Amino acid sequence: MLESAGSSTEPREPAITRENVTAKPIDAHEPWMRGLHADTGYLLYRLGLRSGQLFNACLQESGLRLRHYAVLRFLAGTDGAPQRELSTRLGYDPSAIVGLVDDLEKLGFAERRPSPDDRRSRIVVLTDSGRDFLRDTDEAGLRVTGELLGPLDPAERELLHALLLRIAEEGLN
Amino acid sequence: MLESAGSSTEPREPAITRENVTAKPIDAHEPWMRGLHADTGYLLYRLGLRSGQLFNACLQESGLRLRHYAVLRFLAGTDGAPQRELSTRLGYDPSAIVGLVDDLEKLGFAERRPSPDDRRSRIVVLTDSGRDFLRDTDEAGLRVTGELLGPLDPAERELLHALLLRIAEEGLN
DNA sequence: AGCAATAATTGTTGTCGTCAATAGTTGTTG
DNA sequence: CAACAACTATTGACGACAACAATTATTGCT
Repeated sequence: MLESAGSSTEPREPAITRENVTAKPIDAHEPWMRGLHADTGYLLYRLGLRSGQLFNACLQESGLRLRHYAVLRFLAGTDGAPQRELSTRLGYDPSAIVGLVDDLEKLGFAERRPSPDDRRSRIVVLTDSGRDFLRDTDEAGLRVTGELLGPLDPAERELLHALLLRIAEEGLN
Repeated sequence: MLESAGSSTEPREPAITRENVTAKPIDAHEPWMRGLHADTGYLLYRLGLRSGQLFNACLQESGLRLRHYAVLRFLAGTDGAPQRELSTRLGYDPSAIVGLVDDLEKLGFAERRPSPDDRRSRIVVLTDSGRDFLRDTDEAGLRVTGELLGPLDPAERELLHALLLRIAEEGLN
């Protein structure tokens, strides 16, 4: 577990199990459904929540949470970034980054290195161990995604991914 | 203390203005981007977050948050539901519903009525004022959605909406 | 009548997000 | 070149919130 500075014992499992995340099916013809999901934005919000829950459920056995994962994912594409960049790019508060990197460092997934240019900034790099972890959890991620995208066939999934990506390109964090 | 993630969700008076939510555009060709958004599930999560932020930014001037909105939206389709149903259907803890309905009642958007069948359950109904509010904010919602879905043309938006709806039908709270 | 189950509610606790403050470092400018 | 402004990482404090447990009132069962 990781509890960085908190140095505590039990992180108190968030009780997000597959069972209570996966809820009862929905009939789109019920009136309340029409009311709820009328708007694409709101729909996106709800589904994002659900996706996050599923992801977290997968991650929690490794003691990490989505934010850690986000940092790792980011690092995987940059080979080394100062914390400041993590903050702005991922949209987390600088003080949040500190704890996240602490945790990752404690698990050996990342490490801080002094910047050659600027002595106040510290560059976070992904370790081999971190890269392994990332590859392993990618499978879990795909499993989750498969679960989430259940009713869609491969072509539709591809389409959805493309659409979402287009939206994301337009200013995400 | 374990992190503390940034520029994000929905505290009472968040510094979530349209300005700092809408951030710098993203180039999908940058390597970190490929790392970050490789998975549809994760992508969905990030976009859901963003959508929630935008929604909250719109709602905050009325003193409500996304959860309140979800309750109102649900009520709009049911004309009266016991709090227990709100809890299970929306996926919120029963104790959370209490506060939410308290707020809505205080603003005159909803009210509790005794259930004729069961004296321990209280039925929450949308008031006319609440219905008005809902209609007003719907416009704002559409505006947000439009902003969010910027790069998509109408046909693509329709397509996205349909896809998301299909996913949502498959078990969403 | 007695007892398990349920609805709403309160209280508690741990976690999170935000802001303010600090220390060390850099760049700038008078 | 010395003073000052800006910036990086970090810590600490505070308010808000979500998850759980416990309480009260009511119902259904046997």
